[in-house]
Amino acid sequence: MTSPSQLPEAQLPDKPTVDGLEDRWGKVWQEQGTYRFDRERAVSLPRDQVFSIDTPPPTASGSLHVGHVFSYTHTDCMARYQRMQGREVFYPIGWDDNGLPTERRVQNYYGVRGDHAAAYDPDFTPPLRGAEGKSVKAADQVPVSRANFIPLCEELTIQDEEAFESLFRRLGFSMDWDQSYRTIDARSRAVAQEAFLHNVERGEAYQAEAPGLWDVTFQSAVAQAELEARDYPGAFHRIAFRRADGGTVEIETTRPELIPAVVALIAHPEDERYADLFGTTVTSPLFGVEIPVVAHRAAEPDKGAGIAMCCTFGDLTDVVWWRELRLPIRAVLTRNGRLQAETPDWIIGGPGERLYADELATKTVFTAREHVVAALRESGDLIGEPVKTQRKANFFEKGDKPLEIVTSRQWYIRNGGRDADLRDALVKRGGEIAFHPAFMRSRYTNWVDGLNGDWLVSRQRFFGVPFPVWYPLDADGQPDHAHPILAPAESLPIDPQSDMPDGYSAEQRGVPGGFIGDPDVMDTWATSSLSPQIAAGWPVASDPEGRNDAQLFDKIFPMDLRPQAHDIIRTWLFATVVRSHLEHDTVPWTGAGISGWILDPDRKKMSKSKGNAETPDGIVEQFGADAVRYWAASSRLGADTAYDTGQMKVGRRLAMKLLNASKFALSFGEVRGDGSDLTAQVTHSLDRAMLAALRKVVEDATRGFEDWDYTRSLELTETFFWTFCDDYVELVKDRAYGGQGEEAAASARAALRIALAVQLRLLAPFLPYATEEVWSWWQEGSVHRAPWPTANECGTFDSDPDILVAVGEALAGIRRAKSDAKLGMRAEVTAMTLVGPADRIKLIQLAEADLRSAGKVTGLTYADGAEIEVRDVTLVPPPPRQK
RNA sequence: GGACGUAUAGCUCAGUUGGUUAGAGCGUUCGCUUCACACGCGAGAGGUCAGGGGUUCGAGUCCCUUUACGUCCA
Repeated sequence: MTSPSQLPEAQLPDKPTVDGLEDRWGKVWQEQGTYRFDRERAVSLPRDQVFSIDTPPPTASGSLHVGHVFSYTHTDCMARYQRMQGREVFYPIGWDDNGLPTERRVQNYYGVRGDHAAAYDPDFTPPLRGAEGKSVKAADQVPVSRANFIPLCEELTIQDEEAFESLFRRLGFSMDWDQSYRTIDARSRAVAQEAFLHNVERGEAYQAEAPGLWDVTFQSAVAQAELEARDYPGAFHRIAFRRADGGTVEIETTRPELIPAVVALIAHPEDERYADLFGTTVTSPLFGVEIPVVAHRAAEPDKGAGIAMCCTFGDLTDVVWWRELRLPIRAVLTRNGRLQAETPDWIIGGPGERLYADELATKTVFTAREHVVAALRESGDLIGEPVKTQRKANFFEKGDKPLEIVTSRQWYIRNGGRDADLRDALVKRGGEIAFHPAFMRSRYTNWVDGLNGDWLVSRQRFFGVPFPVWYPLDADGQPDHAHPILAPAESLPIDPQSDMPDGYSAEQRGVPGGFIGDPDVMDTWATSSLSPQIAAGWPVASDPEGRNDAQLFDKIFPMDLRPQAHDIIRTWLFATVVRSHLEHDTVPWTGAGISGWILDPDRKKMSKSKGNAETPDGIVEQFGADAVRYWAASSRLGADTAYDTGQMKVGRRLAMKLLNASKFALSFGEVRGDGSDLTAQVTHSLDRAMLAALRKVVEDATRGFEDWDYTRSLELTETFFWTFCDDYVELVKDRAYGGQGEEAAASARAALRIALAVQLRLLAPFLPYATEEVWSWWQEGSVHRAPWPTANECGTFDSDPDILVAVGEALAGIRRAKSDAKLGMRAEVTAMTLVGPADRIKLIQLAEADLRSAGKVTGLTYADGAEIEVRDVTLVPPPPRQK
């Protein structure tokens, strides 16, 4: 920093404005690499002098949500503070571009749909480009091969990510853009695949053929973490099964279409109504299939008839019964949500054979239900009419049809859902992370404790990281899943659909005795749970982009801060803890800063799908980046916050005030020296009192940041700043102009500069643009690289901050008198009595000349009293102003 | 049903280990072209701290309980 003594006259604009600062300073920061991460410095510093942040990579598919602006601002404020504290800040950003959101956006943007059955077309051009806004109906989407689909995903994500980067830069987020990554890039794929191979080798990843939740729209398996229970309309149908003795037993079901899949009737073991039926068999209506009646404690006696039909599979309870009672599988539902085309074996030859073949085969669940109900009505097995009801059904969080349960082969990673020891270990890991706010830890613990299965990581989708696995084909061309062929780590990333396993030739793909690639891709969290490893240089065998950096990884991992919102604690945060625990036997980060949600004015969560989300571009345009940041930074971690443009206006006003007040404080003429030279010139009691008060603000604001309570820092600084403007600056104005002689003027000018330089740095994390603008008027370099202010910069005077408080009270009394008289502040006070306790009066007298000039007081007497009070005021209205 | 959180001025929120008369901003009312700022300045009005009980010399704050709302999990 160049000494201000060489730049005595600040370069001040005529009419400062906050508009346009984003363009000007954004460019400078980019050109000068203001926020560049210095890798060499980081590895040479002790660990506590490095601050590393694992920003969860956002999905760039679609327009950015204000919620992102919100939590990213929180992170940025903390990053900026750490940087000013001299710590080397590792603050990368990535894009989570693989996965369903991108696929869906590509479908709508280009009017295509990925189809495993479609053939590759080398000359393919998509039917649309940029069908923004409206979604293209599934029926109008052109089916294309995976090989044609993926390049469109690549193309569009890159385009989207550029738009996002521009917005993030505009908001002043101080990431190092040179550290950016994409979860679909070669390094990310290699990291995801290698970590997965390690999981397989250690037995933490396995495949299993099991009934699982399935989305028929997306045609993919769905994990527990992606479930959402929603109300769904249905109807109870009372249906008669025939007993062996010729009588009937009636059950109630919302899914009569699954009667062909019934495997048992189940009642509670203590339900006396059915005690005599346990151990007997009944036959199903329409189909005449003989099934057992069995007891299980999960049957609910007060629900419906108290006896339920168990089908394979209608819901998760069916799966429990099927597993625990060792019932057979009679599946009729297929992966596309329709009943299977072939008539099932157990129905062939029975009374329902024709019904199935003619009315149910290939029908959707909905149609099949209508046909079954019609048949039941005709046969007399439907008792009464169906009764409408609302039931809770499991949905894929991104889907709009209830999930079905189908049996499929999937990959899983152990997450404690089936292993108490692992679960306990992961709960313990949660205890090693400092959650901010701390109560957010219970979300983590609750989730881990409530897991009921391992993490399903395979998805039957397109745009994702493939499993680095092939399977040998036997003589019949059937894959041998028990003996997967794992890709060598040195070869990653690979795509088993186009790459070949060692020892096989291309011609052997898909033929008996040959091999086949695993067709699935990983769950997007299977990659994004590795963001610390991807970003921080975790060395992988193949090092596809040359971004291995073992030295750096050792230095900054576990990282210091994981910022995110509370809704993804159970998913993203937990998945990341799982991977780090399994791979490194440690937590991925030592701190988690959990932001709340943005609520709309009706206190509902803002989301794009509900159509109530504001676009960040619009609000930045309207209020300015500093103003939007101010709104976000006014909310504490963990607090859900209303979207409030009022608060943005306040932020804009603060930024504006900062420009104007700074211009004024710097405008009083020459100031000599800097640092301690400057402090030495501060001789006046009032100036010393102001700096003593500021000293306390510095201490408290610093503590706020150290406690992750940036909001408190902002509030303290802001409050001081307004007092500084309204009282202090008003009081010293005349003196700074020279009204009380040169030494008194120098004291005020020096104090103003010191206070300004300190306050600008205190505000820099929140208002990066306005503070940088002002800093540039008389300082060199960026305020964002200037050291965080220390208490001692405010001088070490033995001065009473109460002087400013007491004089402020006296000034307020004078103002009140003028206001009560409905006069302007220019009115002269020809006589007044200042009443107060002797010790307060004494303090005020130390700055009496300043009080007189600020209050235009020409006649002043003192009197003793309990409170500071202005009495017996004689006012002279100001003369009309001469132009 | 379980877990967590929230409840303070018309609105949005502070309120630290319990300690004078509960604060701020917005909004509102009144006034002011004051040589940085009208995107401004000054002043005022506005509160049964959700209800009830308890601990204490003293409770917005600690304990119990009820209610309402939110989120997550069953």
